[in-house]
Amino acid sequence: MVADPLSQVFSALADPTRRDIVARLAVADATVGELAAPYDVTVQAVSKHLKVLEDAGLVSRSREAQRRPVHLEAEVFDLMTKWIERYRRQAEERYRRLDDVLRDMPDDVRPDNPSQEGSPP
Amino acid sequence: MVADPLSQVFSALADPTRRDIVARLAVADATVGELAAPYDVTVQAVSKHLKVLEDAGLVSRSREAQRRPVHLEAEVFDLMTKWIERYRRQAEERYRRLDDVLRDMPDDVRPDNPSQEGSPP
DNA sequence: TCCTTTCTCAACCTTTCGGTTGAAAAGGAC
DNA sequence: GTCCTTTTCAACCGAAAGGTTGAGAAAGGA
Repeated sequence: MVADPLSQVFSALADPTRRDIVARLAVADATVGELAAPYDVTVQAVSKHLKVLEDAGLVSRSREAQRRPVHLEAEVFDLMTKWIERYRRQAEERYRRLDDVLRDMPDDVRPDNPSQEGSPP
Repeated sequence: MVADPLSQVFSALADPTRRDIVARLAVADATVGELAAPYDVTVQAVSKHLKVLEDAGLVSRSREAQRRPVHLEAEVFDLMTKWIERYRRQAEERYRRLDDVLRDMPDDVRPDNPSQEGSPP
């Protein structure tokens, strides 16, 4: 149960119900009961979902009499976006370099390009 | 096995081995054997991981004799970043509005603010 | 042709996940 | 105090995840 933070966040958001909970918490804080209402599952199941989100650092819970208002902690999103952007940029950089190489390459050594196959008549 | 695209991408990246595979594919395409080499698991296990990544649209596999070079498809990242940014922005917008309300509120109706408690002597 | 390499498929096993029910903890309200 | 509400904890269940081994498909080279 001591998974790395990135795995926790990704797997927390892999569940559609939990993503929906996050979406609703982006609009306003809510209690467990309020959050559970729209779904066709027990309050206990939603309480478990909230524990997963809390362990991932995506939400925090305070206290207000018996109620436990849930609050979205949006900062954790940065963890993911940083990871994603890093590899997206890296992959794009690769394409850029590949384009450069192909452009600078003399025709007689350039590998076949499907989009050029069937030379014009 | 017919999960929605967003769930598939998030859960594909919830596994550290699969994230590592994506990281390495951002540098260069690779065969299944090459990808499996650094890990302490069988090639079959890595082949399964690649199937998960492929089903999520994160990689594609071509053919080259017996080898099946794997290629990163970085466009799918946009799906996630769009989802994340939407709710991050929404949450930030909420804070902005809350700040406005508190600023425009007369002191005698403004709710207690912990950071203001213990009025200066 | 037979052999080797590379990879996937199939069956199985163990652990985790998302759900249930039932009981108990934590706070008001009366 | 006794209720009632809200939430969590504990035990259980079925399905899916991630791993294994063993067999088979696909392609090239001897």
